[in-house]
Amino acid sequence: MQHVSDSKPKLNMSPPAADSYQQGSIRMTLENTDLWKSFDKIGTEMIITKHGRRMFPHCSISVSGLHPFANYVIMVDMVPVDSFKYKWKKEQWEIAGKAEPQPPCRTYVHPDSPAPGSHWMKQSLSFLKMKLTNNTLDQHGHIILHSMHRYYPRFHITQADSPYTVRWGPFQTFSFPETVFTAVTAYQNSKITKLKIDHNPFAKGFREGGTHSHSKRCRSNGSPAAKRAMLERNAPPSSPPCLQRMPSTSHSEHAEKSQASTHPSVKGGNPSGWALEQDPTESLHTELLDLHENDYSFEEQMVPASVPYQPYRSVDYPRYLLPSNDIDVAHTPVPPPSHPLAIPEHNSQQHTYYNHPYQHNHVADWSQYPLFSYSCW
DNA sequence: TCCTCTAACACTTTTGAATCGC
DNA sequence: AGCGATTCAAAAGTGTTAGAGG
Repeated sequence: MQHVSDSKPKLNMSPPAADSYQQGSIRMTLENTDLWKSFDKIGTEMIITKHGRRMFPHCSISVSGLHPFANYVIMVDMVPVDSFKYKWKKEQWEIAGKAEPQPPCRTYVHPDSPAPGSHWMKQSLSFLKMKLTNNTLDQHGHIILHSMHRYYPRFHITQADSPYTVRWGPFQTFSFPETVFTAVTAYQNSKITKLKIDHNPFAKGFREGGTHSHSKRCRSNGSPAAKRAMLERNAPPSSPPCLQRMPSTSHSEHAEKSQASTHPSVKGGNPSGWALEQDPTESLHTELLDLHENDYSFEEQMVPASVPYQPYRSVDYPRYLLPSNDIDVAHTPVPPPSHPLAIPEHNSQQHTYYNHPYQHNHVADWSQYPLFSYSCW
């Protein structure tokens, strides 16, 4: 748990009046960044199944800068990284054509929502129970994704006394470059399999390798990816799971590479294109050690939004606002672009905006990803 | 032939009810 | 009676695999 409240701008240190917690004071930090980065280096893959599969690594965040006594709702949705469909060919991801039409966009609301800011800030928030599915008819509220497409989770915080009052509230949105993943129905990259088995306790039943069922079912005509994974697991023990702080490139490099990732040429194991190009045969451990020199504090990535977050003013900000032109445009946060991670102007992954498409000028951008077509908690 | 998806599998971890002792 | 600790079975979740289907 990383508390960052000390480092936030010391604005309005007067008593907790209405505007004490104002613009840009909300800060979100991704937990398990080391793990995320180690997966991102290879090219994170997330299994999606008909009945829903949890993410691994799972989304876990910490938040600071909230008003302790105001209620907030925190939620996450998945956003396509680009408009391509991918395929795994010859040990690397390649573009396989245009993306399929977006499935129904769903939002996972953190089960603690709504809760006061003090609750959200006292410990990290886990979205462990969020599940991903490829079943467009899913009735369980899982996040629906297309396989072989790339997505990233997007976190939203808004003041609301109940999940039902969220719709018209001001949002702050956060995303993290290292959380981009490719949705798959079966693992393609054996490095991902190995990394997951090293970190995921549920996979221990398979890592032993010598179980009766495995020895019975091990056959030479399995899928290529499966055979690769099996060979690697039976190989001599490699480097231990790398749990030290993972290195990464600077944030500006991340931003540059996120731009590059939108280009249709994808080479190397990481479909996000953010990682440095490296020999795919090089061991993961080596890759991590090589990059450790560029270690940095992730907090530095979080740049306060350029647009003010609407402060805690329950009277001034009645809920259930109807679409109207009365909104003060000068104080109305702008909507995010369709792909926030590709923003080149500044390195912030934080956005502030109103969820209602009528309240800003970029209806097309935002309405592409409705936040509340479905919620679960 | 290749690629993608699904269900079944064996195993571990988590969860929650039941029991026990203080 | 109430509380906390322990035990144990069921449920949940995992990656791998074979086979079906496009």
